[in-house]
Amino acid sequence: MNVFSYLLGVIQGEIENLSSAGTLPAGLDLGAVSVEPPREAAHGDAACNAALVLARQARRKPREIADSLAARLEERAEIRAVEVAGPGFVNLRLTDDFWRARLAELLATGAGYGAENLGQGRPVNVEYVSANPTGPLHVGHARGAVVGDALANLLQHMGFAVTREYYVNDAGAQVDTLARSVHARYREACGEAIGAIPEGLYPGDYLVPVGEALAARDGRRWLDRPEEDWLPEVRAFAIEAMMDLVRADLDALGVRHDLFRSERALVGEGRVDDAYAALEADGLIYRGVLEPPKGKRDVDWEPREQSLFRATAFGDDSDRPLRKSDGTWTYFATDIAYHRDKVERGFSDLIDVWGADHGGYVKRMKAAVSALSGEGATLDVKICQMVKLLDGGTPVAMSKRAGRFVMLREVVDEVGKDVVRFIMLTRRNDAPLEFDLRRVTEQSRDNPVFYVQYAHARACSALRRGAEVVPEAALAPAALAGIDLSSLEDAAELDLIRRLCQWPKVLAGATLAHEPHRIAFHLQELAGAFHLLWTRGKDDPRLRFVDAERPAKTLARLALISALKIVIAEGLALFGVEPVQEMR
RNA sequence: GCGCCCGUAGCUCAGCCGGAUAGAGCACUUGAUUCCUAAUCAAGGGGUCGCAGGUUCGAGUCCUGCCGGGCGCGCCA
Repeated sequence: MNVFSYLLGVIQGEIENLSSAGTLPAGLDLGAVSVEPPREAAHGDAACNAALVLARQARRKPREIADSLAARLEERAEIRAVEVAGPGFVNLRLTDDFWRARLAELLATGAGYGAENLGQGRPVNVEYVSANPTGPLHVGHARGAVVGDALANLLQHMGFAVTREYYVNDAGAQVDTLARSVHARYREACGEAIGAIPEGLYPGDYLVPVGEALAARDGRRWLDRPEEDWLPEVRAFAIEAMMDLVRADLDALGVRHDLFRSERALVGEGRVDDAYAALEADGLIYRGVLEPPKGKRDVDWEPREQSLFRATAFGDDSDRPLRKSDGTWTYFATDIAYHRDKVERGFSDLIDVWGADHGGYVKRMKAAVSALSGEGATLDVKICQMVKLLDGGTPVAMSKRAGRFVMLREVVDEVGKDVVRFIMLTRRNDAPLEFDLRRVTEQSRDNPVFYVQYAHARACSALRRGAEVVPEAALAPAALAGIDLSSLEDAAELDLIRRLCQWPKVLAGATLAHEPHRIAFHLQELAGAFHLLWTRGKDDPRLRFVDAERPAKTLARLALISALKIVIAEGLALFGVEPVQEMR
């Protein structure tokens, strides 16, 4: 049960009762009424704003409405106390039995607790990573990869039919540069002295084995031939090799995609022409000349008449060109075709996860999706801000000019995929992220991965100890769901139960807002409440989880621990992180 | 010059669809270890929510204008 949804239903029912009784006018719009856990514990278990948001419609003072509502709610068995507070909040306190019943419910449900069919099988397309196939992934890519993957997991968990996609930009000038770079390494592998890698080509060592592999496959046949002869072959070979690298990197991070969509294939299949024709048919393409960007010095600018997409009709700041002067498509044109492809495959909910450097591209892509779907599809773009890599507080030098990026693989090898994944989700996607290689492996309170994992490990430890006192079969969550929980009466125990019961609300909120980081924060709160309780057991033996003298109480406490373990494990699973059983 | 994102405690950051006395960790001070992992926990001080207006019962949250930082601005992707 989502306690807050349940209470909202109860309150809506009581408001309707008040309307029927004539206390309130009929036909009130209850859309703005909400029930939430209050920030202040002193305000009870749940707070409702109904009286405040209905006051205007009902032409009544908030406190009057609140008093009427409170009088009705007091009659309900599961509600221990109702108070009207502040400007007209209705604060509810639920009975301990109510909370204990929710704990039993959690245990009976097990791993799926909080999973609600919000999506009703609605298809959602999540596109993430989509790094150019010109080299291995670096740490910046990791953030988008993890955010996209976790978001996809979350949506899937909540009943959406998710497809995970990677757009392979294998059609532009960059892959031609890649091909030339590989050709240089190929000549090197064939025994030619190539000296320094020429300016403008990719100098990375990772292309050496690609050149060697090409030489091994094709021998010397591409050596003394003009570029136009070898470029397509070498390019195809190189792209395949780069995508193998990328897939290996993603695999190391535990990130997977359902579909890799090739830009080159999209062009080859004529899908870009189709998209262009469709926009043209809707009168959204015209010949025109763009204004040069103001204030940006650009000596090469010359006015040029070209085909423009009327993006301004859909909220963009400028109309956008679709063809380069050499007649080939712009990146935007092929991306329009790709998004049209998604819509035609039945998706009307599109999510793209991009790096911060693409922020200026959001409006035009949203405009394009509106245009090509007849306003029927929506695009949500999650922009991931920079990852600032530190080592013990000092920045790790990452110079784009020198081509010195820290590779995703190096970081995963050093701290492990679970640490990378969790840390990447401890910030909102649109806030910059500090990633300190030293700190994230420390075993201390300020390392959130450790803190949450330690809570899980402690829970496992107590359950192992518990099995020495009571039969192991009795510790299965389904069995614990049926026991007497009435000995859970300490404030810290009930506080932990309440926080566990917020899980369905957290999941639903994170899903609808497309914000997986909320889960990371909730897991840290749960871990905190649990560590507190654990330490209280040091002072007060009655709160110890395992007590051989009192098997019944032990069972009740282990039920609480088992529920915590279920929720933490579930949250970590959504993040693609393995919960640890022990830390030694 | 224009667009997007950000600005909350000394530092790193939460803050849900506009709700009550703005929260957490770190750092600092003090305290807790026979006993389920003290790898933890408790207490204390610390704020003009960048600035100024506006909207309303109520603004960190919405609107406008400034200030500061990041990203980007036709034939790169």
